[in-house]
Amino acid sequence: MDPRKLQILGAIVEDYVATREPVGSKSLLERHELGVSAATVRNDMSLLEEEGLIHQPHTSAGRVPTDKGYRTFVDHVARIKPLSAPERRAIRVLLEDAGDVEELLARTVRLLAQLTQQVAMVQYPARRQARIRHVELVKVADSLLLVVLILESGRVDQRTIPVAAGRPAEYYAGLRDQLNRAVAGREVTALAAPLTDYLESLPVPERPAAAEVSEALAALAATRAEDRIMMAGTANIARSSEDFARDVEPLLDVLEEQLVLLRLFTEMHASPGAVEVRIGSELRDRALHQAAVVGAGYGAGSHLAILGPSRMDYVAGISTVQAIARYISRYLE
Amino acid sequence: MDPRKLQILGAIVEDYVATREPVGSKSLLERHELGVSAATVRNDMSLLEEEGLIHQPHTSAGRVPTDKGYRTFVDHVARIKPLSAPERRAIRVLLEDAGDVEELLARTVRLLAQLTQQVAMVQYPARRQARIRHVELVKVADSLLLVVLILESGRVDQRTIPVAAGRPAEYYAGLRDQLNRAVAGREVTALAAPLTDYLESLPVPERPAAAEVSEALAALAATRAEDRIMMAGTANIARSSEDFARDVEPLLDVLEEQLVLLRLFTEMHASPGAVEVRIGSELRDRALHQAAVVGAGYGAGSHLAILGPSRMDYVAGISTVQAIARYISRYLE
DNA sequence: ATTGGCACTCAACCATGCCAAGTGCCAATC
DNA sequence: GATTGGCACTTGGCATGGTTGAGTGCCAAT
Repeated sequence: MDPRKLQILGAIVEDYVATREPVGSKSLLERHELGVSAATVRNDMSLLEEEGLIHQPHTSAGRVPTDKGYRTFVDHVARIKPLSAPERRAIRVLLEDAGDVEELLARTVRLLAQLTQQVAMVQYPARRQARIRHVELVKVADSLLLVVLILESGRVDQRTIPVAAGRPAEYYAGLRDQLNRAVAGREVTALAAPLTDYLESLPVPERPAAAEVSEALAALAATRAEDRIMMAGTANIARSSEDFARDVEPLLDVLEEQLVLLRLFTEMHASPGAVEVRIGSELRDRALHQAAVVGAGYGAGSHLAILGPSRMDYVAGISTVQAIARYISRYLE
Repeated sequence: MDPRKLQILGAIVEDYVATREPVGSKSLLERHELGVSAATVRNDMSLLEEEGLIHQPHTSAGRVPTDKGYRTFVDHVARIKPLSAPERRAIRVLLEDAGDVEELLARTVRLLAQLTQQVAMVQYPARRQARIRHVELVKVADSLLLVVLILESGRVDQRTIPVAAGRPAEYYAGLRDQLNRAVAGREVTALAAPLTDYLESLPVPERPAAAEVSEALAALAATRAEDRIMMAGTANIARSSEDFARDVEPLLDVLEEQLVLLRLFTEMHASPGAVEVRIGSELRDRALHQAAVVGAGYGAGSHLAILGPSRMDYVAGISTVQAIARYISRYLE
């Protein structure tokens, strides 16, 4: 495709993102050194419109990039630019004294929101192959049992399950010790065999009760925490000016629901640092029609992303998302 | 105060909440059987305005309740009305099969948002006097230790702390056993004595290392989880029509920050089921100038609340908040 | 292929006039 | 003394209409 047309497309995108107003041939020349006249720009604009990359809101108005236009911009025009020194410093400071993984994610998502001025989201880190450190059973009420699973990676998962009433606390203490002997040190993904072995080692009448708990344990081990999302910067939606914030409502609904976002994440590449951009209709959701998502994988198959109006600063967004994803991935090693 | 004036105030509030437009004497008569003429209503309105309960946006406009007007309405006019049968059923169904406390809160806050069509918030339940069930130490990296505290109530708290490098995993296994012997079964609020006893029982050279961990444990036991808030229905802010949603931004900021909300909760009565209403300037926050909060205590000193425009349906809000706070309190027994 | 010029289009803006809804006040009435 | 009907007055909102400026498409000239 004609490099000048790409250059003009880039200029249009840039101006439109900055001014939020349809950009015409004249004003384009005022801001960019294109080396050609307004008439030439008009001709090229005409062609870009034929190709569906830009669009005219009404006859005598300037041009606005279409989703396809943004896509072409992202794919063929945008170049990643390195973060500024203060930005890199902010990231480093952030990572230095984060204690908890939870704490680390909370800070990351807030930083990402602040740097990009968009809504930021971070998926909980996927559990790598991890061994079980300890299993704890807590009788919370007569027929309620809390099962706690502690992994060597430092993750703690818990679940409350209903159990048959009437068993003494000592019963669960014993069961806990037996379960620990059976599964401690095992991979979370390979619990089936040791658990059945353990059950079969019991006298038949004791099996159903132990099975109740060991099933819960297996389910807990299979839980995918990456089904949760941490979010920050929702207020930035409002900042994004009218047309995008027009119907904030469905947008906030989507953010609260998280379902759409999770589907989105599962559709994305998982390789750490690989940035992926989804624009407007590519998001396949009515409420996200005017939105765009810039996402990247991090750690072992988890994702983080920013969400903003399709009219967003893709260059800055992509650069920041990529940088943060890489830093976090390295840190999680 | 003249009962008819209160009645008129009530009618104004009701109409304004319903129509979102300043209400005049004539239109008031169309909707309410007041038994007097428009002129009389006008005279009373004049008096209500003198008292600062209602306000005229401009000379030839209808009247709008002031914060003080809402306050008087809430204190002297509004009557709690029992929830409808479907609403009560929804609450009961909700509580029946909630496993986790976390899960219970998540459902509660969502239900509250849905029933009232406002933003709903629930503070994490305060820890009653609770005994320690188990302490687990997990060496996550060479100089990082995860401390997990499991209470008999079923609560699980965790924290990662930096420790001196170079200690083998077995060291922490031994330390864990000793700590468990020292604190298991103790009240979380009374850990100081057993921990110092334990430290003093050690040979002097071993003390500093053990102190590192036992300090973290004490800090963890002192953590107040009620410093976290669960939220739902942020999208309802947008639904609340323009004037309130006008500057959604500072509002969303407040919601995300949570600090203002926590301060608010600490200022509120703690007795379960006691509803408290804060209107506009009473919230003492610039961003919440046009907002109102209906809150109630639940459980042991925790709170839940809804937040909406000061022009909200207080009767429904108060009734729902009170009902849910009571149900939850009873359930948590 | 590019450019300057020109006629045309159209949203945004402003001034104007009108209308509906609302008020305050006053004299009459219960 | 409280209530009421009537009336003159106020004012934001809306519809109307003219003007302006930014922008386009097209065409002939370079």
